[in-house]
Amino acid sequence: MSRYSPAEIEAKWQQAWQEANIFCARRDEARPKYYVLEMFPYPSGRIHMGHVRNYTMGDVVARYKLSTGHNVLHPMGWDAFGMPAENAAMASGGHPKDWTYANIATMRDQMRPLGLSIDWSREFATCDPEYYGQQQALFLDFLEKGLVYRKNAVVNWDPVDMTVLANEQVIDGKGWRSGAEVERRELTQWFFRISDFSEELLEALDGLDDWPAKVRTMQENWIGKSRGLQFAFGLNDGPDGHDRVEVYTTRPDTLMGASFIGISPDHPLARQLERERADVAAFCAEARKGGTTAEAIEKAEKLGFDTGLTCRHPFDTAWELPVYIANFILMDYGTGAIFGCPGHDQRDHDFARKYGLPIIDTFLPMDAEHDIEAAPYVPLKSERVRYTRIVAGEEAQTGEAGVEAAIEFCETNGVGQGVTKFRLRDWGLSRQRYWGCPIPVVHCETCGVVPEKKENLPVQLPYDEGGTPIDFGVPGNPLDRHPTWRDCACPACGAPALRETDTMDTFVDSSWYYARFTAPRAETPTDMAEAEYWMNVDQYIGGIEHAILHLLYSRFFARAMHICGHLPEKAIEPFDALFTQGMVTHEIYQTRDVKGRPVYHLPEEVTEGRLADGTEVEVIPSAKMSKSKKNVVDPSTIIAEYGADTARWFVLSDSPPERDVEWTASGAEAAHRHLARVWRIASEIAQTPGEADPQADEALLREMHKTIDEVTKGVDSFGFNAAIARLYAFTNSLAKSQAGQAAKTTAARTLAQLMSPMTPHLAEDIWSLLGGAGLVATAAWPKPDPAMLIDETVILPIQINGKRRGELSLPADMDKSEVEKAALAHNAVVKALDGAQPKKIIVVPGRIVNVVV
RNA sequence: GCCCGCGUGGUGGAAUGGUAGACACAGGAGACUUAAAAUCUCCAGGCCGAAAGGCCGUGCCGGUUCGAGUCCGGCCGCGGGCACCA
Repeated sequence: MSRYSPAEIEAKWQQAWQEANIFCARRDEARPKYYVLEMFPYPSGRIHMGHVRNYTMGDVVARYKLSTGHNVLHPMGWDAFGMPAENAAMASGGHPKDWTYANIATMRDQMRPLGLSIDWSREFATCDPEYYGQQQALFLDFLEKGLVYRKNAVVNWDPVDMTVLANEQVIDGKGWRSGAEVERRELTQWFFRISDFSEELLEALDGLDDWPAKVRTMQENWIGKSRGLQFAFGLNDGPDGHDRVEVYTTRPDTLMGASFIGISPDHPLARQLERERADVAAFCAEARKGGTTAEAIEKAEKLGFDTGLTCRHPFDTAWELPVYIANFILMDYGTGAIFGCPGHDQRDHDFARKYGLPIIDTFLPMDAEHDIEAAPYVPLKSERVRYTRIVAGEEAQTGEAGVEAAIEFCETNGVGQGVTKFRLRDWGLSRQRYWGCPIPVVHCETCGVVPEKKENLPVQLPYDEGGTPIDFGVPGNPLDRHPTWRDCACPACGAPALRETDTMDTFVDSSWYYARFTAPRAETPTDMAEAEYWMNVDQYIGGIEHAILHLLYSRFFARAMHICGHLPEKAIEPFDALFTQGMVTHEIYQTRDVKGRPVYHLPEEVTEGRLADGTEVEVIPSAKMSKSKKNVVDPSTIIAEYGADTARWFVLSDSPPERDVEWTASGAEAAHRHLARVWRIASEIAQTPGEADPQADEALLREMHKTIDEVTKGVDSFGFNAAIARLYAFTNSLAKSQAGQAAKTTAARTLAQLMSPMTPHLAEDIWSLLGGAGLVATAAWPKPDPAMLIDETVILPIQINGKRRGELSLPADMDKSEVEKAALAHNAVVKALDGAQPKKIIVVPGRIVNVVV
């Protein structure tokens, strides 16, 4: 073999690794463990470049840790339940299970040539009954501990498909598939009691030092802690059982500006009125229409209905406030009722103007005019204001201090109490879907909702309908209409009963898979000895798009699993370090059709900015890869053309890992050229005897040690692009070096080692070519010799008044005063001083000299 | 609206407060070759200059410092997250 041949060497070394079984992780108390995990993929059909980047980064970490003596756990699995499988079945008549497992096989076959250091013996898919059976066991344990419960909740309901839709699946208030107007329907659903952990989940964020600050902030906002006053307005002439309206406000300092009471259409008082009065019922029905998405809400008109009832203001019982039912008030935040303060809130101001309600100020700017009728006065945080009511004329701080003062004032006067609330709501996990983990409970006429017995787990999904394949073309949940699947015996009384047909949200599947990887074949959800050894995940890597839901759910699940004895206490924060990597993007080539609509083109259709027919093509840079935009680069094609090492090298080299990287054909070619060059250089060194040259040898080895130092730091801190830049530079030096064969061999072997986490196959080949012992994958990571990192002479820039005016080559250990002398003797300095004394000389050893004149 | 983050050559980007532009892409010049490919050598922020060298330069304005891409304040622009949240 005389040239770099990735196809040959990649197959060869993958086999060598497999035969040596070096990636199989076994508990070993003698070695420090290191658990590196990338967010596992959804088996959509084929892997994409984003996967390659994600898993390559994880692989760099895993291989590096392996060579620094760690016992590395680096598993892979499949997040395999979900709607795309059902949609594919609807579209093509197949079965979600077949579709999913076929995709897994395809993607595994695509992934293996990447040469990832994965322990494939731990692989599982969340749709394996062995996995979801354990998930059902977890569910039952959670149920026993009160961590999961059933309640009524308002959901997006698609009346044609007869299923609940996630918010993301509602487009312009219509079901994304059926196009039917989505209804807000109340259903009995299962919920995880995640909101009980609000405070804890919030506070524990502080300890996650190795998480991106951005992710912590996003979770903090999501949990949404707020401080406010909860109190009641007395209700005049309310229906039976209703003599007050509870309200929560974060702005008790505006209480004197109240001008109406608003309640949710789902508020108990509204419900009561609805039953009694047709006009209320009509309004509530109208108000409930439309989805719960942000988009739908944005567009919905703010509607109010005057009930004719009035409330008494707590500080002035003669002051009467009208009670409105309003469509913008949410039942599941606060108390489902508000007081409107048009003077200090834009939405309330709009509402007041629409319904002719009074607009009252409680405070005004310190020294500016403000027309409260024209616009509400919303002070900035901590702005000083002057009060116009209650304590008229007094100055006060708004913001946190103002709120606390108002709470105190109200409490002292017997009006309500200060409370802390969270935005985080309980996690509704019920889905009216087939392709998910069945919720393991049974509905019995006499016993009610009864948990399935653990020995009856897993409650398996039926594959067919009593011999005939399930028809996914029919709307609704196939489990609901299955002729026999629902029928079972009540686990409590033995009478005939019906199974729950809802399945779990797929986020449940991914909320504990990291724990399952520590003992994937255990007969219980986890094996505590294994979990104790392997947890936590030392480095978790994935996309920022999971910053909230997946990561928050996982944090909740780890806590819940600990409570149930399935994880040790140390694992309640399961991910010690988190890294969120950027996407792989690619240019889009776009033209327009006669109607001005965009038409997309494959890269091969475009030559020098034009199509074959001469049409000019617009190039849109850095776009997310998507099939419809025709800008997808298939990893398998790249691997076939250049080899896996080139793909790996490229996705790491061009951008910092947390940022997006643009895939370019020229960049990929350049990466490949470089790897071929490295191979060629190494092979020449092996074949070309050369005498030692003390000076050149020394210079090369010094640079080698500096490279070791910098690459190690780069790999340690996710500075892969910088590490790679250093490796390029070192390769250039090696190519030019006049050193002897021995020194060059040492340098090239070290280069192979330093490249091995990124380009493992090439590294093995060079390593063996140059007589390295064993596999480079398991060879000890090189250590820089501190003595070799310090140069004997350094080039010191000379600044005059902070501007570079020259440089001096001086011994590195030279005395500060000697350096000063040398600097003062420098031409430029002499010239600048012109005989005068310098005002100041700053010497930063080894870095710079600055002469102030 | 609220909360984050980011602005450096033609491009991706590098730079513990200490020589701005490492490394690479694209580009240019040359060597080798009948030619091409491959490979190798060199040039390359802007302006002035034959050169030596000088001046300017990290979105804009100011500040701190011997010294600012980096720290602080204000502005402009871009991107992301959240939001009828009371």
